[in-house]
Amino acid sequence: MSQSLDRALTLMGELAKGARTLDELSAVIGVHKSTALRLLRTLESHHFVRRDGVHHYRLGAALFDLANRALEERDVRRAAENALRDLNARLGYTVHLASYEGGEVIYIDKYDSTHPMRMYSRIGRRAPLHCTAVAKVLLSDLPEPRRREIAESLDYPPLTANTITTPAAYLAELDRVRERGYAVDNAEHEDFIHCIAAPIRGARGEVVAAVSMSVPKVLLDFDGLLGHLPDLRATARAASVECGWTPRD
Amino acid sequence: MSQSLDRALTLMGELAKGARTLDELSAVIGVHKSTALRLLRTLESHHFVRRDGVHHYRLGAALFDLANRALEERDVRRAAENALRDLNARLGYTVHLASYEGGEVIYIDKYDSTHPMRMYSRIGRRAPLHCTAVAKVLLSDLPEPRRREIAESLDYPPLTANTITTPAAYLAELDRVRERGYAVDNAEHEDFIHCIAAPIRGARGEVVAAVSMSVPKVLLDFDGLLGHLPDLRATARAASVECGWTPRD
DNA sequence: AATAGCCGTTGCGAACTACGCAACGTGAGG
DNA sequence: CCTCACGTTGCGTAGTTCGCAACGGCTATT
Repeated sequence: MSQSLDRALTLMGELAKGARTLDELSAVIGVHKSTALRLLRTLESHHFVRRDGVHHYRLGAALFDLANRALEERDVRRAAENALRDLNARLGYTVHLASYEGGEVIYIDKYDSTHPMRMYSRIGRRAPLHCTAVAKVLLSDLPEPRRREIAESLDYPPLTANTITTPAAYLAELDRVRERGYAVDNAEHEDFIHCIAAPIRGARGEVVAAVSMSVPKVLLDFDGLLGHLPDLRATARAASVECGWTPRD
Repeated sequence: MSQSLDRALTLMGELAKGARTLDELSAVIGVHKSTALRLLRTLESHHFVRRDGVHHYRLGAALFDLANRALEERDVRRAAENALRDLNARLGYTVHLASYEGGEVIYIDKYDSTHPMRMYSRIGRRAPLHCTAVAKVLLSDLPEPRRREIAESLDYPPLTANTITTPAAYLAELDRVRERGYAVDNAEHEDFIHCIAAPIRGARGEVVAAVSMSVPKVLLDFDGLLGHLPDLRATARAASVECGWTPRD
């Protein structure tokens, strides 16, 4: 649609991987150096890119600024903050906050494990829909036709032996999640990690986000993990209240 | 330099303030709706922007992803993580990590205060150079001509009664910081907050970042704050070791 | 010390991209 | 049922952006 913008955005994607030189960057988007230079200059003037030494370009401060400003704007994030921090401090495991938007599930906050062994994750990352507990929680609240539509459009790459690989199985799983009020990922995404998640609800009872707790299997077996469900659900409930949800009798 | 890119970046800046409609956005950059639409579509295809309902645009996941990926890439950040988290957990005050790059001081990490009263800050934000402890620490390590050049180019807006307002005073302050090995901001930036900062050094002894601790004056008087200096400096030293610095004799 | 090679930078003319216009489609509200 | 508001589309033109080629600064090499 807009060629130069498209190229510039691609450049930023490349720069996210690390510092690059002008030649490398122009090669990536397949244009002459001078063209890449012009784009980089514009990006630089907005602080989206900065020069690192003479020969390298890196992502700049504006990007961090924008991203964090936008993240802060999310009411859920602020509302859930205390409950999540508390859970993390109490149990010491990695806690994530995720939300569903524009067909994707993205992590919007995280509290790292205090244990030496941790899972790798990142705010802003997109979570795979078929094998994460947060995605199950978020999708389980969508209306049935939409759920079916999504379930049938997924690819179901089998990431571990436990990964769900068919739309039918996934839809059944979503029903289970909806009924139980929580979701699990029993090493469906990564072999050594399992995970439980619960919904955070807004004023009208709709699911606005999902909290999850991820634990390496070596630290806690599956039953042990499920033992923390009451605590996780209490956390989700506390966050829900902050989001305007009112417990019904 | 590149008109359409320039416009698109401006749009993103606007969107950081909150969701906007197409008309609002086209007005901001002074173009026809159709033009703004094309830009937004391109941004959307890269996930930098997403539609919120039918009538609103918001910043998208790619932005968060890029920003956090780039932040993680910073070795200092990862290296200093444990030491900073520890200091924050032990004292409970807000801890910041900042670095100097491209003529600016930006916050690259923070650990929020556990006290109910906190200062407002944000990762990615640019810190004013003349009135923050982190900036003083970072600038104090630059070679003398560069320091002078910067000191003379600043504006020195007086944000509080204590703000330094002249190049001469600022240069003298930098000398003091360099000599002492730490910097203070005695309510020079915000009336109710004071702050101490110390340098984190790399393998060659150069200052690679600055740690600071910010405390509301109502919680601790200035002498009390200075009492935490040994702790802050120990933290900075631990982080420096992680960055490859070796304590001399 | 001289030279070659690498990388970023600049000015220019040509071509294509992206612009504004105007008309259409859709949904909400009166 | 009509009107209004907003997003969307196709099109011709003009202005922006592109690639080229030459320049200049820097480093490494012999």
